[in-house]
Amino acid sequence: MGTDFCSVPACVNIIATEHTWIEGKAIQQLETTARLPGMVRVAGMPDLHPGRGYPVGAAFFSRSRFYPALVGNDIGCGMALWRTGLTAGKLSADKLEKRLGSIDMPLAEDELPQDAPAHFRYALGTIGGGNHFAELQQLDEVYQPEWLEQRQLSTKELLLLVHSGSRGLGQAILEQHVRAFGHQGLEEETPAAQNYLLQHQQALAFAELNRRLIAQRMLARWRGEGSCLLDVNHNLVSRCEIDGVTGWLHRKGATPADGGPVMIPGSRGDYSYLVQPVPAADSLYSLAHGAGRKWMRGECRDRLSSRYNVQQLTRTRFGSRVVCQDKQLIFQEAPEAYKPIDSIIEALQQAGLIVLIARLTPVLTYKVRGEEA
DNA sequence: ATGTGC
Repeated sequence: MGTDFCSVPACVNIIATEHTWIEGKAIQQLETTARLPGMVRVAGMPDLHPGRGYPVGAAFFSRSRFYPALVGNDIGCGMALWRTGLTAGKLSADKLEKRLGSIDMPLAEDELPQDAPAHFRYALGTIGGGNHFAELQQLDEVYQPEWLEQRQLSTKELLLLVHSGSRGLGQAILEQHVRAFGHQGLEEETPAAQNYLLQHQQALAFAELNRRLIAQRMLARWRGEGSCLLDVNHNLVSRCEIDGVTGWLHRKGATPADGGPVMIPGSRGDYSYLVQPVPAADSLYSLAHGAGRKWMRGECRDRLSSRYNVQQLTRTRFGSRVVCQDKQLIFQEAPEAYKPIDSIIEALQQAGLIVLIARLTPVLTYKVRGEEA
């Protein structure tokens, strides 16, 4: 049985309310993906925004073939939440920032697991650029106290959220794939498909290891004792059955809603939410992965430089601080460049897709410090 | 997104 190249466009579902900011270009991109051969249905999350050709904040379900380009370059990117053993207020923000120093240089050989991958090994334990970050957070509002009680977790214990991915590895995998096959996707069960899926699996493992090493590296600097509460990928493709149809579910900036609790962070100057997903086929078992960009990276500096200087952008409305030595990046990642997280959470709640567990505020955000002495 | 292009 071949692929239906002349099939009707896939069913498009967008999770949003009248308060959700979604750019027309992102919708257009979503509709473009709906016309890809074999595509059955696509779902836009409330954080939907334009990407390079394909939108970010969306899930795509296809039959018989899948599309590595929809997953993108950062295969395995995701959010890990760690407890830290650190008590809020015990160490000043100054002290936390000083003790942390820079975590941008490669880990020493003896800080890496023996079986860590050789390729792109130097990137393990580093956060990368773009929207990636590691953030100390404090529980601010608890909606499901049982969740904390079951883990003997106090609201005073700081939590660490790590958002990073497979660094250069995922990029190399996608580049190699696009060079050989372009954007037409891969027919399932072919050698090329098996080969991609194997590499994709390696990128997922790399990204998970990377987040673990970042968390452990930070905890060591703070002398904290931590453990992982959750680690969830939002860029991946997986084989699954939806409403009786077996196919391929691509997630691009879409957090899985068919497992345990997940984090949906706002911008670095906004709340983050810990939520329990409610699985639903209509949304392709997916949720927003964050606030979603409102402004393109290129326009942020022009829009904000008259209002704020770089120093001001290192502090947020919560009094938290942002370590970001990259002058362009700090404008690109300013809270104003993102949608308000409450508009995203509201849309997911209204669609019955989440139950809130807790709300967190940022304490210290690490983006990039550079290779200081 | 990316040991960041010419």
